[in-house]
Amino acid sequence: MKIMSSKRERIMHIDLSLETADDEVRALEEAGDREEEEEEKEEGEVAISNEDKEANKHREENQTEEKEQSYGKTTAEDVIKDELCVLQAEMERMKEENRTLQEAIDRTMKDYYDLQMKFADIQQEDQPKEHQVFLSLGSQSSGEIKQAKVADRDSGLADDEELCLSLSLQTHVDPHQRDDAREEKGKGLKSWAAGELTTITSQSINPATRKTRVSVRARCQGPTMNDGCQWRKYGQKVAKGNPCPRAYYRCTVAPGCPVRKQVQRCLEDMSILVTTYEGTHNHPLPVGATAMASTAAASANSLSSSPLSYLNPYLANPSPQLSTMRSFTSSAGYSGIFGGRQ
DNA sequence: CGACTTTGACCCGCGC
DNA sequence: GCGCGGGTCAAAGTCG
Repeated sequence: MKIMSSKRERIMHIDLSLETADDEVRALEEAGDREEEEEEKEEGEVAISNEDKEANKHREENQTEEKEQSYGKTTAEDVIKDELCVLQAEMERMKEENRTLQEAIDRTMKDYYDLQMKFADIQQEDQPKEHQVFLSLGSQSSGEIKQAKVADRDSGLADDEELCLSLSLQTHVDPHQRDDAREEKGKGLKSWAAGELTTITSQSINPATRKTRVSVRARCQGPTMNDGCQWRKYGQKVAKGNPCPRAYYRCTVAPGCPVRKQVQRCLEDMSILVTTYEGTHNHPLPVGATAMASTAAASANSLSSSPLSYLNPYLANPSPQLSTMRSFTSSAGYSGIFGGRQ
């Protein structure tokens, strides 16, 4: 969970600085003991570690203060006691801040679970609109646009013609709201919070070969986006017109699974990863991948009944358990699918 | 040691 | 037939 980790990092940082403060106190005590005996060696002894710039800064300040005090003929012990008091007060302040942050995290987590439970309730009550509720989850972070277009130009489509179907799922996240969501709400929706653009740009299903192709565009920093499935790279080519190499992956979740995917960076925007899936899985999808497939299937289901089997035939007759699972994977699963590094 | 990645070679379809 | 480009194979290397 990104939000958690960011908060944790913050806390860890604070903890580190506390340790530094501890070291500082110890260093000052040691320095104080020796100060009367060997004032000239003091500078070398105080400098213990240079890793923490802030600690160094403090040390330098302390050294300067100590020098000034020795010049001012005041007793070193009094100075050290004052310093200790200041540092202890600082420590207390930081501990207090740490506690406040911890409480904020607890509140955030509680809100998150409450929302998740409410969402599951809503979904159970309103089964037919499942896909709509599913998609609206993303709008917790911001507004979003859902578009579904059917390129069914001619109802009298010949059998040997390739059925074409185009749909687009886009998320648009307001940067300000995104920050708010990350810092205050902590929804745990990694992908939404990170403002990752995800678009299913096209699907094509060939009835003759039963081969399906789905192209997904997603903003992703990693070499490939984590979609819940296990893939094995079997080739890489530099395609004409795009200097970015195209990588070829094969699904290794089940032996003999015919599904392949091509991954290539978008020429216009290198941060966008274009992933093209081809074929149909011959096995149940892992939870993370199920969420993605169900999203596409739910969108496709409102357009036509046949594409349900696209990506995974096991979604054609989703069990109640799977349906329930979707409501949960919608938050956790998506982070698995479109999450960056993940 | 097995799973995975890398990378050059090979195959195949397509246009000229 | 030839060249080109896209897709796949498979040996070698890497990693945990």
